[in-house]
Amino acid sequence: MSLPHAILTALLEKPSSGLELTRRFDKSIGFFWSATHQQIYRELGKLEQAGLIRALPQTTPTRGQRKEYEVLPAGRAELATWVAEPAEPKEIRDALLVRLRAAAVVGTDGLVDELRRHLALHRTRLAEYAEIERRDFPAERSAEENRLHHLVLRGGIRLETFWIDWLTEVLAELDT
Amino acid sequence: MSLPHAILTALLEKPSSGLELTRRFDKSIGFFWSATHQQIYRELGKLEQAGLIRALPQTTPTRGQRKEYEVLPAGRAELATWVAEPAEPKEIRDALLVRLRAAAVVGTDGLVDELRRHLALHRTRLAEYAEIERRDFPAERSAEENRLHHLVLRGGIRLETFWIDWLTEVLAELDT
DNA sequence: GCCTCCATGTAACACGTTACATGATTCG
DNA sequence: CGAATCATGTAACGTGTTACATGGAGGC
Repeated sequence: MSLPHAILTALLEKPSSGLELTRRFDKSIGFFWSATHQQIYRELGKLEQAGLIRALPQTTPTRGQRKEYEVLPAGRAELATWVAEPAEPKEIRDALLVRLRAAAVVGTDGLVDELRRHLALHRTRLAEYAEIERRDFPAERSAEENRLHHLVLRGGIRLETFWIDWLTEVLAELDT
Repeated sequence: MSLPHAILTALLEKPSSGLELTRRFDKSIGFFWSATHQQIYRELGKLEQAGLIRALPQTTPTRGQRKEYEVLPAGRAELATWVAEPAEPKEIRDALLVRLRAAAVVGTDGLVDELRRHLALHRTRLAEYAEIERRDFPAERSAEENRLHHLVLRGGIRLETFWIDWLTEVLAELDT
């Protein structure tokens, strides 16, 4: 149940319409929980139904018209509850690891190129994160909110670093 | 489309019934692509329909009776194709990162305990992997198949290490 | 006979993905 | 006016999750 809570978070940061949310997702929260506009509209509908958000009155409600939402107190409370709620870390679920297992049975033909391609993609992504870090979190200490945002970004950086290290290890071993 | 291919891999390693597959998933491939028995039965049905696997003739087909499957040549070919197929690495999608972003807005109440709990879980999981590594991959070099299995396990180890490192960083920073 | 376990399966739902439809606005 | 773009939405499908149903085999 992360998507509705990701949306609540984004709406608390700034009330928005569905399409705006989609755009903002693409360059911030979406790095860690992506969503298409269809998913977002669907969830906005449910959240409104549930009384956690509401459409701002001044925005016209007809089709094709912007409809801006804001979070209601019940929504903020729900989000605060969710943040502290125990939840098991989800299992690893990655196609590349499965593919390597499969290659152990049917052979590694064509796999090395694919691994190299992934390695390049992860390096690019890591460079993007590093750029964001340099731009948004330059100096020593900052406000509480910024520190948390920085830690999330650090998570992304460490995760991409993991992929790069592992893929490098695999490629080195397969070359032997 | 990883589940059918994970099943093909497991069946190539050893023809099995649905429940056997479920059990084997729980302690090998399932570390990287978990599946419940319902998913597995559903996929076995589709794979049989598609002519990629077949039920072994000697196993009785009535309800409540074991039904053992083996991979047909078409299935092996499909798996070999899939291994080399280009596929984008899936986006990061992790609730804990989202929760940290949410905490930046609604506060970190109760979050630290949850982070500590996750840290402990990842340490346990890492210890399990380390144990498997010690048991199954002790010596110098081994057969091609074993090397690949070892690399997959190394991936799991590195990934758990990533979580431990990042959670440690977050907890240190939140304590400040 | 009854209970438990093994084994296969059905049903319903939640979530994510893809393709497409429709209305409003802007700009040439 | 026509085309492109902004914005919201419908529909259909694939995959994953949860709860439950059915049948066979072995032990008390």
